Amino acid sequence: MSRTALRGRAQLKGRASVFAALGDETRLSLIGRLSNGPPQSISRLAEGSMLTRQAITKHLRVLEGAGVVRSIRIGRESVFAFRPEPLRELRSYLERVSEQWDDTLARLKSFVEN
Amino acid sequence: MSRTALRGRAQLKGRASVFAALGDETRLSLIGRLSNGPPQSISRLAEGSMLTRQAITKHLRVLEGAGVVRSIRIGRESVFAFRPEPLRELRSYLERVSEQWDDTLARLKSFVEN
DNA sequence: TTTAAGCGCAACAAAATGGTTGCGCATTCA
DNA sequence: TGAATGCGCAACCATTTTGTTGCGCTTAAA
Repeated sequence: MSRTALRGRAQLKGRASVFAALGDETRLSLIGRLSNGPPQSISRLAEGSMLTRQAITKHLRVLEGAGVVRSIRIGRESVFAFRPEPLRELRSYLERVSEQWDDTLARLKSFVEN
Repeated sequence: MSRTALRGRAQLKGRASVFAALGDETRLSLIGRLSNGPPQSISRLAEGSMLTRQAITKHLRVLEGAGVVRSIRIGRESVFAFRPEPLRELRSYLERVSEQWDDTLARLKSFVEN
């Protein structure tokens, strides 16, 4: 396989993992909180969440694995902060797909008309 | 629960389902093809895909469930076409999150500085 | 120096996901 | 009409995901 094809596959994989990370209500609302407020500890994020602390921890690790958040240990607390880069990449990807679709639509239209 | 809260939950759910639909390499490449080329049948989409036709069918149904594609039956073929709306919604959502984060960052900064 | 808070690890269970195979029905083509 | 194409349905299997509980370790607080 060519070098660019390999890179393409890797990008595809990473992108899919970010999409997958956002494909869950619990994680989406965690993102909502972390992109809004300051970095927060696991216990803090688990408060008022129905789920146990452990469940929240797992979700946070998924988000971290996709690069959407990062964590640092401060004393006995694990503090999570939002990371905007992956979401920016997704946005630009979605933009490219939309543009592609517009072009395709135009082509199809002219094909039908002629 | 308030009316706007209910609507908010429903939106969250729908959005999560779209993200989840895109959170898979196979489905991402299907989207790539459908947003690029013309509507295509299942067999066509399954060609050169490693996976069986049935597997591709399942993926297409997931995409359809999230509203990212739609299908119509033409004779003995099931033809799938791209639908841009849900991805547009995601893009605007990601945009809002980014803006929110910019604001939050500014607030945090001024908090630290004072 | 006890006590309590915050986590991580491990084991476990249930449900969802991703994939296969076999089969039968409808539609098209020769 | 008979053969072949395109699908859908159902059963089934392996793996991953989502969540829980129990326990022990470290760090902070009284």
